[in-house]
Amino acid sequence: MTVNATGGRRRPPTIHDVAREAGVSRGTVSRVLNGGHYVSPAAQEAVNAAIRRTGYVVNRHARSLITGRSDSIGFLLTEPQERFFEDPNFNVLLRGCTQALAAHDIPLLLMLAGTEDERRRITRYITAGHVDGVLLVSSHSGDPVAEQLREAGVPLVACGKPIGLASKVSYVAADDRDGARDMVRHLLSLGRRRVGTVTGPLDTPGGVERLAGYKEVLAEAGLEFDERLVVSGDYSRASGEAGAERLLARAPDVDAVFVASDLMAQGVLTALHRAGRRVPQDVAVGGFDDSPAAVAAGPELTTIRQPWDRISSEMVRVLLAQIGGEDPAAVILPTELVKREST
Amino acid sequence: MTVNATGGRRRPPTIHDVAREAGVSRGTVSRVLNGGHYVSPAAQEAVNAAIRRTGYVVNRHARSLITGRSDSIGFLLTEPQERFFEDPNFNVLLRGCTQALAAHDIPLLLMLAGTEDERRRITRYITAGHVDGVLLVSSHSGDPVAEQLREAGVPLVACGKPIGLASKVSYVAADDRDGARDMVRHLLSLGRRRVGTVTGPLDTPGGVERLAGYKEVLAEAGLEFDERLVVSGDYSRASGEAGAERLLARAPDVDAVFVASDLMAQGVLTALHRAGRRVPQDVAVGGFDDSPAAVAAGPELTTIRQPWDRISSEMVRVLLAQIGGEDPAAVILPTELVKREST
DNA sequence: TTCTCTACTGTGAACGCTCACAGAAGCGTG
DNA sequence: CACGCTTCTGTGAGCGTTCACAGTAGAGAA
Repeated sequence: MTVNATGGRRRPPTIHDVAREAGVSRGTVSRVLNGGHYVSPAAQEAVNAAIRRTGYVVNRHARSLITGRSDSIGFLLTEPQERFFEDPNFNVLLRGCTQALAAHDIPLLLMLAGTEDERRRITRYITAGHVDGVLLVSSHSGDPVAEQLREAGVPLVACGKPIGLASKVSYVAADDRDGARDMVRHLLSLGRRRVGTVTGPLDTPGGVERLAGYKEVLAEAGLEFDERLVVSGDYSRASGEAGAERLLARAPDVDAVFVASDLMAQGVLTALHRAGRRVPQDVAVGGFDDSPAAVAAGPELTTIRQPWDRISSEMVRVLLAQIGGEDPAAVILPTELVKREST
Repeated sequence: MTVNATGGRRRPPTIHDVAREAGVSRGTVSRVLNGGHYVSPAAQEAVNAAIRRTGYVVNRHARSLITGRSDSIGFLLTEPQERFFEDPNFNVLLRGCTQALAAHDIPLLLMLAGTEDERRRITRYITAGHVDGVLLVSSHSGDPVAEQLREAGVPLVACGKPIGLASKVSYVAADDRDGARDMVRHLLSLGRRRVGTVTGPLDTPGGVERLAGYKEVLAEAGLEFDERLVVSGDYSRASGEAGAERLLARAPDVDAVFVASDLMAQGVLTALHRAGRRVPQDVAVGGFDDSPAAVAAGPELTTIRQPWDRISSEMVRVLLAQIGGEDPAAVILPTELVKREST
């Protein structure tokens, strides 16, 4: 009682204290703590009451020591960090994963590994078994971290298809190609025939797949592929602006643009505005992501909504399943066309 | 060797294995691990070699079980989450803290507690001793979490001055009042005399202090305080836009606005543009934060730079000191005026 | 009755580490 | 030579939990 004198905390109650308080053995308390199988209703109730009275909370370190599990999950971001700051999707994803895990009472360890040095340290930390699994967010493919973790046998779920090792690593992704098809079909349905595109980086699955969808629909509509209508960006607003300028210079008759991200689409709007083109009258613009940027812009963006809430919850579900011993799995989720003012 | 058959990991080496490999006892290995005091150079070297050979990594659960420390730190965000997404400062702060802690090899647990329910769960989790200390980010004052954690004796450092319990809780903050003074003096030095302000929420230290600095400089310049020139926002872009409209309605002769955040300043620029006022010719606009938003806007914003890199490293320093037994401390860091196009 | 089966409970023995303590070795000092 | 001091090393004990196992009691079947 007086141990608290120096402002330190009182020694927290242990499973022993609870057992004594409830008049049962450690084992019974432990069984109650872990699901309550093979425990009589009377004991169950006595233990629960004792837990309430003592304010007992299980010591996770002791538990982890013996189970070998840490009961925590890592959220690993191997992007260069500017991207993280600029892209609102990461935030949505992070929040979704935190919430999905909170439902299982599992804390999320955020790990930022932007530099090579940090990546090494964190890989070591993870492979040492300090998290049970990893949610990996890294849109670039040539990422060695995924491969290293896979080799070390760490349960892993990637966000987006990891180009190199899609068959070996679990992932959850939106159906980029189908989303792109929807958008381009929509633009064609408005009567546009000179549809350009600003792609994402072509070493990312999103960049590749969305471009593929674009090409497919043009072919399907019998339109000839014109490479002057294709420019690439890096998902940043600035690259969208630059891309649109290049597009206008190379194909001045462009009457619609499918932009592979909303952020880039904002840049495209800026460039079109400066060039005196009206949106959507002269040029229709379609984005991708349905990020907050989509409605912040001048004319609100028609865009493709990625189901980020479902992506995050699916990532967590697949990861927990994998930790539980199931095989890696791939989950592809449908996208949705959101029509607004820019088309 | 063949334990690996099912894809599981080989049993990782323990301190025992290292001891055997190095030809010393557990105790000696442990001493090397914890600073190497009272260890002969020969033993030191033998142990280090054995660690390299075996790939040994200390089992933190076992260590924590006995030391009572968890060797990890929580980054607790009690904001409603939209704020987190909208405000780039949080990202900078988060990154800075992660890096500062990485230097000590301490992982950061990100905890989002937007709802009352989540706050309860996380408070319980923290007070159960699963982190050694907490970096608290919550600009609103009436936050019960800080008080609860303080009472539980959890080392705690707040970002920004916690209004209610500044004397009891460590905090690190930029000198908001002085920054506001600098900005308003700058506006006056340009010859402006009808200087309005869009404040932050007045239940946040930033909101209060920046307004106080504004008032001080007006008084110091012998200008009468005109409450029509003062409107409040909530740091969001939308509230800046609305604030500027109210300001223009109530005081059409306004010739400068000190806006308590860059994000709100963006809204102010939008509203001024719509009202046909030129920036800076008709109305000079000063922001606060030097966030990416400052340079993204039409005319680049003159703003007050908060030293976020130093704020995060100081927060970590103060927290680690407090965990080490030192008393709570307050750190106030200077701000810097950044002149750009909007003034 | 006796035997088996199920439902439940208690008891060591770990898990991998740190800590306190005891002891050894080396060295200078009285 | 005995003594103390410092530096170094090994050894049990124990942190709080889970797990495997042994054991008890009661119900139903032979």
